Amino acid sequence: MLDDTKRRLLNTAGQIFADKGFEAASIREICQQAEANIAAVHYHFGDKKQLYVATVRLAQCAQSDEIPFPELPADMPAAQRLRTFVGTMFERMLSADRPKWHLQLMLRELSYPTEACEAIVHDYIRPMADSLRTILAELLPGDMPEPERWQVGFSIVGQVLFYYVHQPIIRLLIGDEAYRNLTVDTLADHVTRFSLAALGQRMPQEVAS
Amino acid sequence: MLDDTKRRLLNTAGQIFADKGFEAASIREICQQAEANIAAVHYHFGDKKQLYVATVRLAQCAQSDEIPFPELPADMPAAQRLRTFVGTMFERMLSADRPKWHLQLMLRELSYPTEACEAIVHDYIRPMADSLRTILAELLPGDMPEPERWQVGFSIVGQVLFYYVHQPIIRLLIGDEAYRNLTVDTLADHVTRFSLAALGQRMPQEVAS
Amino acid sequence: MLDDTKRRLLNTAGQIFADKGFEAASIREICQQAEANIAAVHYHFGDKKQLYVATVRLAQCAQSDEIPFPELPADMPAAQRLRTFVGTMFERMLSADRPKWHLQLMLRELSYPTEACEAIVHDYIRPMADSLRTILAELLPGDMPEPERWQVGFSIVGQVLFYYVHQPIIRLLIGDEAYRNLTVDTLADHVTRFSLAALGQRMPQEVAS
Amino acid sequence: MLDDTKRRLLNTAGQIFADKGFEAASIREICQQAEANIAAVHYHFGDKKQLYVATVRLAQCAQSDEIPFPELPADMPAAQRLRTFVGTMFERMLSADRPKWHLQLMLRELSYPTEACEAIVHDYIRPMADSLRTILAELLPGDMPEPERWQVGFSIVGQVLFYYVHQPIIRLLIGDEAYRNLTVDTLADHVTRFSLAALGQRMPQEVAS
DNA sequence: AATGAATGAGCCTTCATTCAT
DNA sequence: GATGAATGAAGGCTCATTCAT
Repeated sequence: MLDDTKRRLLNTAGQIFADKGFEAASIREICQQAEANIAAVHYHFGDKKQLYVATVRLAQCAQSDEIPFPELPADMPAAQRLRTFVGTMFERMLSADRPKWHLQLMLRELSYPTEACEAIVHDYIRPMADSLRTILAELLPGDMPEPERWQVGFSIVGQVLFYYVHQPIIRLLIGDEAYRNLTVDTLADHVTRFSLAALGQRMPQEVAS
Repeated sequence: MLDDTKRRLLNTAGQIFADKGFEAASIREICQQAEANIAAVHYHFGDKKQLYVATVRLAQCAQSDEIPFPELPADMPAAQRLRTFVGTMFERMLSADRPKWHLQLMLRELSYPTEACEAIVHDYIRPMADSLRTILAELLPGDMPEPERWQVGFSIVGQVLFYYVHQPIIRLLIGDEAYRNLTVDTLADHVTRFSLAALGQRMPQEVAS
Repeated sequence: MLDDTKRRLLNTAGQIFADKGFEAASIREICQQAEANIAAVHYHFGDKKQLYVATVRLAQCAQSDEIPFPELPADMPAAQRLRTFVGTMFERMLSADRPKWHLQLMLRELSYPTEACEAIVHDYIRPMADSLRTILAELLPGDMPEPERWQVGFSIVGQVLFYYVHQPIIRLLIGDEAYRNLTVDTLADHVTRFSLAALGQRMPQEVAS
Repeated sequence: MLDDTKRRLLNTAGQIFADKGFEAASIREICQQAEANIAAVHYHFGDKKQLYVATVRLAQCAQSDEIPFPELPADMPAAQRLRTFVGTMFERMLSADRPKWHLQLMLRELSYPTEACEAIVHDYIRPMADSLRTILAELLPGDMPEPERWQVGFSIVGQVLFYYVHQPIIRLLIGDEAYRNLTVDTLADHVTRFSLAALGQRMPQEVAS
């Protein structure tokens, strides 16, 4: 019962924060849509800011829980692990059957960071980065200096995120119909193939769906 | 004299809008910082929204004017033209000797578009896209279907924009010192080499500065 | 305690609205005079307009409650009932021992109607009109057509209202001293006698107080 | 040319003032509708208030000029002169073929007087009152005291004004169709006949239209 | 534990007005 | 003689927050 209000508040707030940003969202609107009292936010969270941080934390947890990063067994070829990695990212970003605000809110935080950003980087981004770097360790020459290794990682992740962050542009550029044809697999295949080729590797045949 | 207020207002507003977004920016703050009267905004622009649109338009024009896209002569090898293209993008993004808010505001608009977005895409993005696609036409097999050509373009642009949009993450991941070492040329070289390799091309030696 | 603010707000607002009209009255002034917070108006009433409507409604209720129309028994001579009717109207208009803004506001609304007008006509004017028409039914020939019956009613009511609506002119025309001599009874007697004479009736002697 | 702006300003302002009242009317709106500069009002009239006074004065003059009070020859029977007097009042009030704001503004001023009111009473009302009192002098017993003479006058004028001031109520009470049937002549006949009867006089046959 | 009442600061906007040209 | 630019005060309203219960 009691938790219910709090959870409803969190979900509604998350959605609205993700949609409009921190400043443009209003506690009134959140409470109204969550069918909670105006004072409930301050009672449960103390503050608008603290409510915001809570939603970010929730988004972060849910994001990790619902589409957990698949185990990438060490004996799987690196190329295939990269494909899985990229595919999971797209899955998280574009899969429509979950509340979209989780990732939306996190990416907003990553572009225009508040104090909640560091936690995300530490708990969510850093593990992903490590995972990617482990994969790349097998694909890159051993003597490549650190900064360049990072840049290769950024080149891969940058390709993926572009499809999320700049959805509006893409839609306007290629048209709505073409946009709808972009499936998770198509995109994951493209990015993986592109990146592997850049690293002098071939796309593993059996993965290409 | 007279135009001065309007221009001061535009520049200050642009800066603040770029920094905080439309909602979080307040007319009061803008006017105060621009040393203008509160009513001046409504006199010159009619509206907070219209002021915002005006700043976006200004950003867009200034952006194009100050670092114009270099002529890319048809007889220049495509690989080199790509390097120039990527270099110009990084230049526009990271060069410190101009007001930073121009691009900042445009990219904010592109991530969280309002009505001003379409104009940007039409006047600014579309020409860049055309330019890139012309270059790619020489680097890609002639029978590659349209959607894939777009994806290659997105893969290149995505790499570049990542360094701007997700600056905060990069800083947190690699540390401030390493971040400072990332120069325009380093990055442009990397992205170009990565992309050319992905397309089965070599980096033109004489271009790497 | 709690209701107190709302009531204080209503009374103060009513007074000021009656005095200056809707547009010229300012929420700030109302709140200041009612010793309430500016936001209280929007909390309790939602809107300046809605506050206005609420005051009109209050005026209307209070007006009817405090000086209720006297029972006019069917066996009382029509002439005497007319005298009572006219007397009550004057009483309501000129009696000084109640908040004057009730009628003032209603008449303002009736001269320059907003959306609140219809309610007044329905709940306040119409019953009075019916009452008067019942009286006239006995004083007028049975075959007099409807429009003319209305006009007779308007002739009576018009005489009464003139003393309220055009107080300023009357004062200027006859002087302040003569104005002060106009009592409720004097006026009611005159209007009743004038109207009865117009209808070929005599003033009932025993009524003239 | 020059006068043109001033005149346009006066007419537009008069219309708007009459419609909304002094406070609710805005200089901006007036200037815009009069196609004049915002500063024109202050240039030509100095002040919003002074502009208002000017419109009132204009209304007053125009009102007298356009439907001048007919000469009431001393040898015309008093009853007929009364009919003419009442008819002229109705004419001025209801005749549709002239700018309606003249009377509208004056009556607004008379109900809710500002400083412009006294002038109206002095220049416009007082002569009318004198005219009416001259007529009544012949119809009333010579020994009737002053206050009562005034009251008879008010009874007549009150009947007439009721149809103007409380148009909205009348419309709501008797319906739009019945309202449209109320012509100047019908009303003037009724009021005159009613009042004459009240004074023990007959309606002059040849006047009843 | 939870909420309706109340607060004051701030929002964007519009006002009548003045100034410099 | 006439006007576009600029001003400060005030407008209605919404904000996040706190209080008293």
